[in-house]
Amino acid sequence: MIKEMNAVFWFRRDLRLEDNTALAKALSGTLKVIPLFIFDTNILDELPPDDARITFIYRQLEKINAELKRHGSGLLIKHGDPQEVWKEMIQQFPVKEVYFNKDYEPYAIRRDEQVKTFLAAANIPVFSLKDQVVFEESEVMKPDGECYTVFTPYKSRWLQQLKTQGLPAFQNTKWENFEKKNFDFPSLEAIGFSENPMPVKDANFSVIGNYEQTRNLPALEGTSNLSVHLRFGTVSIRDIVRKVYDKFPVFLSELIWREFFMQILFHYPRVVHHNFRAKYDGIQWRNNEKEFERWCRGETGYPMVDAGMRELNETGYMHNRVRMVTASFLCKHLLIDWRWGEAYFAKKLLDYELSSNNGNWQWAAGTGCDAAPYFRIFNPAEQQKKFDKKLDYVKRWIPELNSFNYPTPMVEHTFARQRALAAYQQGIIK
DNA sequence: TGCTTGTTATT
DNA sequence: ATAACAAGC
Repeated sequence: MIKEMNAVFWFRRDLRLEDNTALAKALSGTLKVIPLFIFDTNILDELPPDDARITFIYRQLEKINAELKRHGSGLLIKHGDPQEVWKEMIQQFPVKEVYFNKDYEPYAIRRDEQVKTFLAAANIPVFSLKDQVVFEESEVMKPDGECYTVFTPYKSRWLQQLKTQGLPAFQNTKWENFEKKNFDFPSLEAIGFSENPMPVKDANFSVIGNYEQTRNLPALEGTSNLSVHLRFGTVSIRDIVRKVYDKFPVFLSELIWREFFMQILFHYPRVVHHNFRAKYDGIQWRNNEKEFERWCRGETGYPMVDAGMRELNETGYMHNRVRMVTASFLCKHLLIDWRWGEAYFAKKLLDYELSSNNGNWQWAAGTGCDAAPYFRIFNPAEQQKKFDKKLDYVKRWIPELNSFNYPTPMVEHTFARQRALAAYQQGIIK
């Protein structure tokens, strides 16, 4: 009897069954497809056991498994180092082909290279495809062949290419081509985590009609909450771009920022640990730990900063306008290394994405590509006047705002501003 | 997606 | 007196 051969589709940060490039490709062949997810211990070992993002991933995998079961199939969950898991995989199943969507972060690139090398040695072809972005790697380049480091010309080129190349059609799921097998679905505890009930907000498209007017007002539900869904691939970027393409240019622009920072990280992986512009390497950060803790807890005495940090601590979200204000405050007012702030956001944000987090922190610090100039120092009180005039947002997160318990500002604005200007000027390497 | 300061135009 | 604007940090 001839043994039925399998293709394996490896889910990573593309946790959906519809319009999923590599999955659709796997299902379009003649092999029966086993869908696989690996809880990667290299990533998990760094996280606290109640990390809310793991709960979100777990719940999403349950949904995918339920959907697969309705079609007589099931999701295979593994837990361990991906290299070891793939050794197991090819022993347990007659794997003939492997499919996954590309991931562009430094760790993921290394991991995927190792897996590819291992599978190649076993004569198993690997298909790794673009799915996470509209344009990847070196698809949007300057006419001279260099990578764009300024957003506006990058965006023009990106738009021009979208116009000429278009988007691939929606990819439907061929359910009948999944392997008709059920697998044990481990509990969250079995992979070393516990439930964190912090809810992930649903994507909200109703806002994009007024996005330009309302996106900067943190008191409103004026943003789309898409970031977390784009992070884990619970929505398709192509689907979103199709929806907003000719109607909502400001919203589309935000999606292009995402790809801008992704290609920066891809071409300049050193930005993970270093200033994009080395001329800022001489800045003497004060790095006062007590002050850092006050910032983390939202006890700086500046309502806009404190409200943002408390929103982050309590919900795993922070409104984008407020991210800019809190980041600027840490770097400029407190002169604390942007890497400290970046690490704190990475730990707390449900939508944490290395490229965007790093790019935007370097933007705020003034050390990045196309960054805010170092002398642009947000005035937290002015930002509040502009974007939360009625104090709705700050009151929501700071119940003691008008009581004696609320601290006075930990540093006076004009003094901090002068100190920051001096530190940056001194630190610039000419 | 700043802030300050100085200059000029306008009332 | 003040708004509007340019320039430099």
